[in-house]
Amino acid sequence: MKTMAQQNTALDALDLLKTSSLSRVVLGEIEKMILSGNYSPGEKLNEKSLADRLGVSRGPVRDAFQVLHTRGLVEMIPNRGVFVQQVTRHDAVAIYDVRAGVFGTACRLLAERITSAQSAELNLLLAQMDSAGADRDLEAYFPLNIAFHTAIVTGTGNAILADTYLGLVSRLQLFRARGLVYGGGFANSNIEHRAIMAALDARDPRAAFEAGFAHVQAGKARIIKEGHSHE
Amino acid sequence: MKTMAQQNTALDALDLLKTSSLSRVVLGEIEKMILSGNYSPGEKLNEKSLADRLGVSRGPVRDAFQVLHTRGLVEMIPNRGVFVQQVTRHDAVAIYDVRAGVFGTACRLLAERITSAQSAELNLLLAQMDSAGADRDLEAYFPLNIAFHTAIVTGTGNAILADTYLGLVSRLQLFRARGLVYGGGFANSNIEHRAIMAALDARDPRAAFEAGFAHVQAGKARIIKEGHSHE
DNA sequence: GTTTTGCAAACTGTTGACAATATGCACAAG
DNA sequence: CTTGTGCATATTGTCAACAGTTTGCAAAAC
Repeated sequence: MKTMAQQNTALDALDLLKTSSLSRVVLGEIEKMILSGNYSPGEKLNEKSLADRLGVSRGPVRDAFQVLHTRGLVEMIPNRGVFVQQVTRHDAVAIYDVRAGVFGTACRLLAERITSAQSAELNLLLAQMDSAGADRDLEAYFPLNIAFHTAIVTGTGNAILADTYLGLVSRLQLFRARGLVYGGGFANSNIEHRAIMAALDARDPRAAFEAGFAHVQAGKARIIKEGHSHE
Repeated sequence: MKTMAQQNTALDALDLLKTSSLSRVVLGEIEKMILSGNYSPGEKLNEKSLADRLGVSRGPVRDAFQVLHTRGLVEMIPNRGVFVQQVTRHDAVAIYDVRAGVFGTACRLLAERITSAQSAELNLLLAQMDSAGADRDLEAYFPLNIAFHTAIVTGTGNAILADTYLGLVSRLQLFRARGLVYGGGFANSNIEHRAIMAALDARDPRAAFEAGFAHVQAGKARIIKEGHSHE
């Protein structure tokens, strides 16, 4: 943990030189806190407290708030302050619908230009997910699943597509039943992944879109179902 | 011009109460300047000049810059300043690809829930566009075209989808050959619109997606072609 | 006992000032 | 004449203080 922190310090130093401005560092720090669940949805973020905690002035914190608001992670109420955005089930469904279209598009684009190296990378991830699934090892499955999706959207070479997709995913992370989102039915998930992979390897854009779109829609259906069952 | 300024003052006052914070007003003002072409791509935005020009301090201007950067309208270089984002043809193509997926998704969602009132509204816009097209009246066609697309994405009731789409469109507006983007081939455009409309009225989600997707892709193909012809 | 009014504390919004960095020009060295 | 160095200027990044608004509590009125 210590060594990782030191590594991060070194990386942060480089990052600080590249993007400069405390604001960016502060932004990343606050974003990390929000997405890792340090703050609950609806909780207020106090400017001064955060500034003191991060050892900076209120200025950079306010800058970060503006960005987080634009990204939909916090809500800003005039003269009241900023609050961690609450994502209702209804909101989550809306996000899933957009995400389905964007992810499907990513699959479609990647199918047109996929390299053998990319294919190999994705197939490796699939194998690892199968292994984690067989062991019922959710801790291992989770990051692999994210890596698979991220590899597809970044693999398109379309940075705007990737940013759009990742922005939607981070919003989704605010959804209250955080564990539930990916919790159930991850056995089916990898079957869908394989369908995507098949379309990608076949270089079939239309099939790739359908597979990617259906995969996200299946995730959406899952949270709707889970929600109704115990709420 | 004077009277319009006074009207805006009244509106701005209300807006200022609703969203408070000079930052929001300043943001809107700067965004308007950029999108209306007051600044050329790559041009530098000086903090102090803008602040003086808008009669505020540098703080709100900096806030606005952060938001504009997140929205992809400006580029921020550390200790150098902010510049109007340059959108190359390559970038524009990338945006079009994402936009196609998002707009197609909007059509798909709207097809599932379209009301007769919405259908009537869209059909009216189509008729007006036909009329403008027959008169070769680009000035009239332009806003109608935007209204048609906007009505579709907002008609879905999915605010995140609408925001995502509109964000992509505003980025596209930075594309240098501003006039060219919509200039040529708007005769075909309305034919494609009718195809979308038919799918919407038929409540056929899949066909609606395809029609919406194809429409944007056709726009993309147009700028690629026009680009190569004289560059 | 309940509701309303008024005050005090806390917080946000804005501003102006200070420190650090980059830019451009003049001048000197080769 | 060209290239490199150093200083003056301008601009950005950061901070601390001031002004305005909201919130919560307490006291008074009903």
